[in-house]
Amino acid sequence: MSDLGDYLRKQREQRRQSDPQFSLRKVAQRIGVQPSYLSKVERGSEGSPSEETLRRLAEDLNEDADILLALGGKISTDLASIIRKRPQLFAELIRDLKDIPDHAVLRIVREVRDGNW
Amino acid sequence: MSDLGDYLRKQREQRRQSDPQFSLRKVAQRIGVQPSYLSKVERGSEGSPSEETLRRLAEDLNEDADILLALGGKISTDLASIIRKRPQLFAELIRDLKDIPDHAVLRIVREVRDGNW
DNA sequence: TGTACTGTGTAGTATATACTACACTGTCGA
DNA sequence: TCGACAGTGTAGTATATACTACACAGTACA
Repeated sequence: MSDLGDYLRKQREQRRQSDPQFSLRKVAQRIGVQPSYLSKVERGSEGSPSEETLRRLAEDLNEDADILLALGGKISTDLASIIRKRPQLFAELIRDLKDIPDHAVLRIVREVRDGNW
Repeated sequence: MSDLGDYLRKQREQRRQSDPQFSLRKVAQRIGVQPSYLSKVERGSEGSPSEETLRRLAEDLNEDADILLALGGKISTDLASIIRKRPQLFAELIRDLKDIPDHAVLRIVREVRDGNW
């Protein structure tokens, strides 16, 4: 029932196949939480961890922090703060992009990056 | 010290000049909070109200909800949920747009809206 | 067969969030 | 001068968030 939990467990188990340092307990210790807590998170019987904890998890599992945060129902505070600085502008843009397919959004990203503005 | 509070008080006082229904107590009653609470919010001696309350305030004061939410340190849940559906894509885009001037972002908005994709 | 792991269950906790309840003081028109 | 407003101060509270602490049972290997 927990997207985040399922995802985390899958990724950890996968890494574990080639490296025993990816047991639940070892990961928990490295990221600084109790094993019982991580266990519950992976099984979805706990709310989402904090942004800080999700970031440490992402780093340890070599995953994208934005994805883990999204699965945990959060948005990176750096993104949030960019949006909050120009709320109307970004609100408009994001709502307009809601149903635009990935490839079209990517084209925008590329053009912005190329500085065609 | 509170951007939100200052802004709210200013807008309310302004409306009040032409309409006595915009006393702090009247507004508080319409949006369903205690006057003492709204008083504290306006003076910044309280954390930000909930999204729901900010939306009711925005409607009552005829203000943009996204702006009030931003001043209150929040982001509309509908925006957040759009972003969470494609976290990497939007993360990339938003970070790239961080230092792009308003007019350039607006050009993107317009092009998206015109369907040039 | 014991000791070194594994994951999990239960209970409790500190801090933050988002308020309420109520009393108090000041102003202003009739 | 009093009744109806105005705004504010103090104290308390329910719920959520993000965990900890510790005990427990199962597996594996030496």
